Amino acid sequence: MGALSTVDHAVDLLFALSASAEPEGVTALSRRLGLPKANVHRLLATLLQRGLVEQDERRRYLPGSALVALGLQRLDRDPVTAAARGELEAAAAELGETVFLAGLRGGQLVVLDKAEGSGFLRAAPRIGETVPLHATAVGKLALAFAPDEVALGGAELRSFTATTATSHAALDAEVRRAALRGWAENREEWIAGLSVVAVPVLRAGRLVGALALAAATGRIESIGRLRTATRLQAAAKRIEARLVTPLPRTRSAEAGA
Amino acid sequence: MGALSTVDHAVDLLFALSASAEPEGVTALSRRLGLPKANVHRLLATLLQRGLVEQDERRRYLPGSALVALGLQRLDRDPVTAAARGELEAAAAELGETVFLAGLRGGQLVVLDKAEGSGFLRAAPRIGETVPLHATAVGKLALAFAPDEVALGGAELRSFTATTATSHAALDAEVRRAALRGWAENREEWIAGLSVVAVPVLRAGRLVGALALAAATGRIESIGRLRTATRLQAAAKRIEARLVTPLPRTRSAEAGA
DNA sequence: CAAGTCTGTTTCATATAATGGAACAATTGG
DNA sequence: CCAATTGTTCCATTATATGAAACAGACTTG
Repeated sequence: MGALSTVDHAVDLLFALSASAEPEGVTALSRRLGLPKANVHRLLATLLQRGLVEQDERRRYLPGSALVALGLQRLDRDPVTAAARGELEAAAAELGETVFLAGLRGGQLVVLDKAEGSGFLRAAPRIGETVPLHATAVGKLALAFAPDEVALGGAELRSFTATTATSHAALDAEVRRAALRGWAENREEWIAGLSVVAVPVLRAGRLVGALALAAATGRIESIGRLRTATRLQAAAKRIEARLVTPLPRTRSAEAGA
Repeated sequence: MGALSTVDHAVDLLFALSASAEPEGVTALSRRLGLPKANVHRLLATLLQRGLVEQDERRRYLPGSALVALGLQRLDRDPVTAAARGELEAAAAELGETVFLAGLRGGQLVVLDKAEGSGFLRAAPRIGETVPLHATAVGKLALAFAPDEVALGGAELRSFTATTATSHAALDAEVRRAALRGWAENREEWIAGLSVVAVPVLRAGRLVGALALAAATGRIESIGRLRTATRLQAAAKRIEARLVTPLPRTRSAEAGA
């Protein structure tokens, strides 16, 4: 469809550079993306001028610091993230374990913000990281409360651990349970040893985020899953209260199709 | 000059969206950038596919969450951050208070990394947070050692506390003092109760970061500002030694702005 | 120390691919 | 309800990105 290929290639370069652990040269990138060297070089030169990529002393290219500015700017203007920030820290401090906020961005579930726990062994999600829908607590909430915004597709459910739900029937049962009781859990379904309890953050009945506590299974059990869920729900309530001032009035009638 | 105009325009859009406080429509953006509507629309559609921009419920455009992922990824591989990490922790452990690293990213001063102190009352900056230039110790260092990389503008100096420098004359005096003695301080000028001592991290004579200790005013006084500065300078020296890298030479004339 | 093989960079003819005016459709607002 | 926006699509035109090949540094290898 109508996508500007030049821009597309530039974006490919940004992601390629960001994905690779080390600075990469023009030749390597051109091979990886299947583009002519000259082309890659000009794209990089353009991005270089704008600070989206940089060069190291060996003239190899790496992601630019302008990306940091753009990314962090973006983080700060997210209304849900802003409203949740204080609650994340309060809950993490009180429970001593990592609490994070996830949300749907572009059909994918991404980590929006986090407040890490204090333990030596603690979950340390990466902000911006995308997490699987079918093997996480927040994913089940997304499937339960915003099924039309996510693209699970009829695809096969990849098995990460022994407890991953690999059949759609099993997953559906989990999702229904989450919808019923208002919170979801993940018992080492994605990463061995890691358990999560998550609650939804709603605005006008729509899911705008999910608040989750992630910790070693033993730690969560000693806190208590229900107690964790209750504590998170209180935080979610306060976040929701802070979100009720949104959108400059919409007059659109909800009536009819 | 050999810059791909299509990519350039796409980058313009990203910065324009990031700069404006609210989501913007195609028409507004086309006016601001002086590009035809159709063109802006296609550029946005391309960026939308890749998650670099998003649309709100009114179809207006805003920066996309993929920028967060790219930006955060970039933060982690920052050479200055990598070189400083160990020193941050060593200094924080030795002095018992929070030590953090700040740097200029896209004309703004942002927190790159931190090692928190052990006290019950301790500074806990957020990584990625941007801090004001005129009311912080690290900001004064930026103004003193990299005046052309920061955009203070002739703007008014917002007053945060009773001791904030609100006149350019007063600020200039502070900046000159910092340049002379090689370290800067902040005496509750930004946040009541919080004092900071900061030293520059230089590479090839250019400021690449600032190392700062942040603590309650009483704590800093009992450690001693000069002693703190001396300790931080030792750390900065070691960081600088780890950064000995010639800057890449550019053959073509460089266009500013 | 020199030849060879990698890099990154520049050139230039060519045709593709982005352009932008204008028509269209879907909103919003009065 | 109509008018004035907005976002989106269409399409001819040519400006623009393309990519093969030549060039120039840097680094390794014999």
